[in-house]
Amino acid sequence: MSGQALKGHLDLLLLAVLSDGAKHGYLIITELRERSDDEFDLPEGTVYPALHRLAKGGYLSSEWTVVQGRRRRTYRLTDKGRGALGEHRLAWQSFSDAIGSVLKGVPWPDTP
Amino acid sequence: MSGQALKGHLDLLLLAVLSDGAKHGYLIITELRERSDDEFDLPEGTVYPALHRLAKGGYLSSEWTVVQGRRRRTYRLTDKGRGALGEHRLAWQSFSDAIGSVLKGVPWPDTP
DNA sequence: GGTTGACACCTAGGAAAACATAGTGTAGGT
DNA sequence: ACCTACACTATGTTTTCCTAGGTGTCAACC
Repeated sequence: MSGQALKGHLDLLLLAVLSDGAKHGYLIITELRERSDDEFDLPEGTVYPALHRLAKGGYLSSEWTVVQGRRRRTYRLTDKGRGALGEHRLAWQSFSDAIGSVLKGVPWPDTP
Repeated sequence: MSGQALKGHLDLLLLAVLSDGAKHGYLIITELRERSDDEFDLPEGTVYPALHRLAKGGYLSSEWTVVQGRRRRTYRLTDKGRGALGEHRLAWQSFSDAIGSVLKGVPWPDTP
């Protein structure tokens, strides 16, 4: 799964993971990996800039905390972010359905 | 659906549309639009370069024809292209399922 | 006491894809 | 004469994701 695997749907994933409570970046990465059954094992260089971008856009709020000597930046969905999550999700459904429509009728190698 | 929505899945779509026979670029565009129920209304500047890229990579073969005074470049899946179609399709399924897994448990605004 | 590994963050830069834009030319209708 | 649909090409821009580094804490092990 190398190469750019996400292709524009990263925001959806990040917003989705944050929908059930505030989390810090590193935790977001591990949770994304677990919830996707290792399909999304994202490098930090992908996730951190994306979080910054979302925060800058007003979709997330962030605050610093220190837990056992380690500083963490904790992100939380804003109202705008929650709205965007819904929109992204609808867009994903349309997109996904459309791919399904195009793929429909394309035969698999073996199946008769 | 503005912004770049396709992001890496364009190849899958093009290969899929070509799976039932050779077609020229313009027809591919219209067929993609119809088969996706207007979801994928791709500009020429997106499709043509992608076709060239796929042809250059050996996934498609192309030949010029002239139909009623208009020259057409007709594309056809190669064996490599057909193989790639299968791979892209599997990758899409994994990807799509993984998104579904992450999205699972994220509540919709209204539904209880 | 030093090293390793998990934790936790950051940024600069590059590659590539998708798109915007503009151009070339034919055919057919009004 | 003009416009629309057809059909392809070339060039530039933007955005996104990733690579590849760097900083620092803590716990465990040797």
